[in-house]
Amino acid sequence: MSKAARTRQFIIETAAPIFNQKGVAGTAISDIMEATRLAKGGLYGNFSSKEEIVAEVFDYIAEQEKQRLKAVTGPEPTALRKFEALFSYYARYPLNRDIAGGCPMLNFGVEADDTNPLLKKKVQELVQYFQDRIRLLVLLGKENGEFKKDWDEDRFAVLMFSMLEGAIFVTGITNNNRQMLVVLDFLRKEIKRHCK
Amino acid sequence: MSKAARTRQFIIETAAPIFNQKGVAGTAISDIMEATRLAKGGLYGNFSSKEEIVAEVFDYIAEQEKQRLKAVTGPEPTALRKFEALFSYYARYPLNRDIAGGCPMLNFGVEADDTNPLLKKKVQELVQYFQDRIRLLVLLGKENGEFKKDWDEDRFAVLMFSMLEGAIFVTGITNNNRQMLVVLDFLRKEIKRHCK
DNA sequence: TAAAAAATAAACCAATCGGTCTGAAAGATG
DNA sequence: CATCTTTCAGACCGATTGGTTTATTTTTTA
Repeated sequence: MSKAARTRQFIIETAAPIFNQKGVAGTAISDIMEATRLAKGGLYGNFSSKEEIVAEVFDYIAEQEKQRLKAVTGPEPTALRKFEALFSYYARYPLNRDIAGGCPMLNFGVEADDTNPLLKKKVQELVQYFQDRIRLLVLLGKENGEFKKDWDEDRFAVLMFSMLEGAIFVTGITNNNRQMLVVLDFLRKEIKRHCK
Repeated sequence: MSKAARTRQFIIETAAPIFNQKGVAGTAISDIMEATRLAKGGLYGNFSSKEEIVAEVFDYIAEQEKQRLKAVTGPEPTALRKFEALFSYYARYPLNRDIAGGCPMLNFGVEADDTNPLLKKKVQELVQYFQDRIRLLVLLGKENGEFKKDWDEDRFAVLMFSMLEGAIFVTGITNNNRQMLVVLDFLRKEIKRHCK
């Protein structure tokens, strides 16, 4: 890996929490300069524009999110255990996050909604990825006999995702996770209703 | 009402959809000047800072939201009918909104989360107001015999609010309301489970 | 209707913005 | 280690930013 490639990655990783907390419009190039201790030449020598930094930062964050999801659910032997691992993870959200600033789908998605079509599409793809993971967990459980065969995995994925994002939003606004715990409890019961 | 008061209100109402769509950091004073066709003197003669405009705009939006909620549920004779009116409203979200840009709680809340404590508090209060309205609907239905006495109105308010915000988020990102309809259907069923 | 008061336009300010370009410093090569 | 190449620093650019002040216009008052 060349020096430039290492610097490029360092910039992306350093900028990620800043963009996630302050937003794209609220983060200036000078903020990145400060955090990285690089001058403009260093930033623009690696990226052609602020917009390119944002896109690369989001890709990096998205990959982190995916790896995190895998790490949380992967080792568990059953679908039910995987769900439970996921709920344990969300019970401590956002304190246990790798990248500060809460949920990047919410942060980047809400900001990009009316202003940045490219970024909006990236967020959409990450949302889709998450919903697919939920759906696959239900399918896994149906296949190995944990869940009833008539459980609608599409609907559950939509519901669970909506509930979690809504609860993440309220958690951020209120600075406490009480409502997240209510939502997680409800999800546990909902899953139980579909267990054999 | 004085000329200045009329201008002040005009500025607030004109700026509301702009801030709701582009965000606070993404909206410049020059954007407001353009939309209102006023010069800076007109803006700063009425407000001491951009921040004051934002706060007043959010207060205005919050009041609109409250009035809308009242208008949607008010005329209905039963709690069940009130819920159904609300669901019909959300089924067409955000096409039927008075102020463009989607849900202001999401938009302003996500942006203010790490950056603007005063605005964050205002969002929190609006969230609280909405959850209280949901809670009161459940209570109303329990009082007049529509719903079972053991239905936990606190939990339902949390769940319903989270689901709606999550679904609003996904609706915005995907530009379609399919998932909102799934969520609404689920909420209808959930309410039915608690009907006498 | 004229004069006073209020409201807004426009000029001004310093700072910051994203981006460009030249040159110095650092890294890579043999 | 000297030389060449790459990488980044820092000066520069025009535009824009939020805010201030003076000038002009509009509204209000009697």
